[in-house]
Amino acid sequence: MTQPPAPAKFYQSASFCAQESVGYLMKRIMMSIVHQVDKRLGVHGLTSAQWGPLMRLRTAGNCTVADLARWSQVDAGAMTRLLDRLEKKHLCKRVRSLDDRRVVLVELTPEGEAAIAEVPAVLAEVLNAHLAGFSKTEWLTLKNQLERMVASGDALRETEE
Amino acid sequence: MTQPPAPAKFYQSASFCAQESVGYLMKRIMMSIVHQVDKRLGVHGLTSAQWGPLMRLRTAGNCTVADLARWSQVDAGAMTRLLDRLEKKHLCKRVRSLDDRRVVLVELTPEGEAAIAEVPAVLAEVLNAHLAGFSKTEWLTLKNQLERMVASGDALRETEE
DNA sequence: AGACAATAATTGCCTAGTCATGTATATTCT
DNA sequence: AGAATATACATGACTAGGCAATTATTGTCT
Repeated sequence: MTQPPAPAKFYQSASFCAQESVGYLMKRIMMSIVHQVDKRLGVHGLTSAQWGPLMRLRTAGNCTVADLARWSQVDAGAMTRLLDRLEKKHLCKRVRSLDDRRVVLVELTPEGEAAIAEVPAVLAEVLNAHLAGFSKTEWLTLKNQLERMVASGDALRETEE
Repeated sequence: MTQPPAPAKFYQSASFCAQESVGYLMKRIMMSIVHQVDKRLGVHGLTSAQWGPLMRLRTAGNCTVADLARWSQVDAGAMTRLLDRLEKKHLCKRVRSLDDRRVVLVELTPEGEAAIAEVPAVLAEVLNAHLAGFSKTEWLTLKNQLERMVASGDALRETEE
């Protein structure tokens, strides 16, 4: 592309009011979604941090720790400890790779499969509830705008070091 | 009002793909915003969890712990510990109330005032950067849609107990 | 006044995240 | 082959959050 889009000037330091910012609104929405999902998945012994890696294992087959960490956008150390907790609950299992003895392959156990069975339905239900009253057009607009914000954030990150 | 709006059906369990959901997009945006703000405020010794209560103290004057916790949408216990850390850095000070000896009033120190001086400018800058390329209409649309999602979440929460 | 309930803050135990460091294994370079 | 380098995972020290007691104080009810 040519040059980065001109920076918008929607917010200014002098008049800044945190509660009216899109950041504050998104934070509240995320907290609400996480709360609702946790409430529904808690009976299956899963937290909002845990179903992600398990779902990844289900759709992608056995993964490495680094793979799961990257996919969950989380530190490798955090993933190690998360897997400790999941393994303690017998939802997954770690197996040292034979090809490369540094890597650990994580695989889903039958209990793990059972635990995540309802995850997609719960996520769909909670998201739909938060989009109550949206038309399809509005939903598509929202997704498009969010995607653009993600891209702007990525661009910002690239100009970093 | 009459009845709750009919639940939208944008997401379905069978075809659910986490990475395409508005939840995933918002999570990424929030992570990006927090990362950028932390990067800019880190030099002042502030994290994204800490500037909120300090800003509240600045605009609202001395507050109680419960007040700060409610305002930050956080557990009272978490706020106690956060204040421990802020107090250790001499950014605020706790004073037992004389009217009601159960409550603790938190007040900003001069160092605290200094530390948050740049917060509004940083927040405005980072938010604007994430809204690069948005027209004013788009921004207003986004805010409106987010506000409706917050309201839907609140409604969901009320049907809880 | 005295028992009982409500409230404010704190604390303990847990999950969860970051960053820096450590340790074993692989890869690369000369 | 042997040394330097890179990679994969784990660990330690920290911030941060939730939930469930605990403690001190205040309010209420009879």
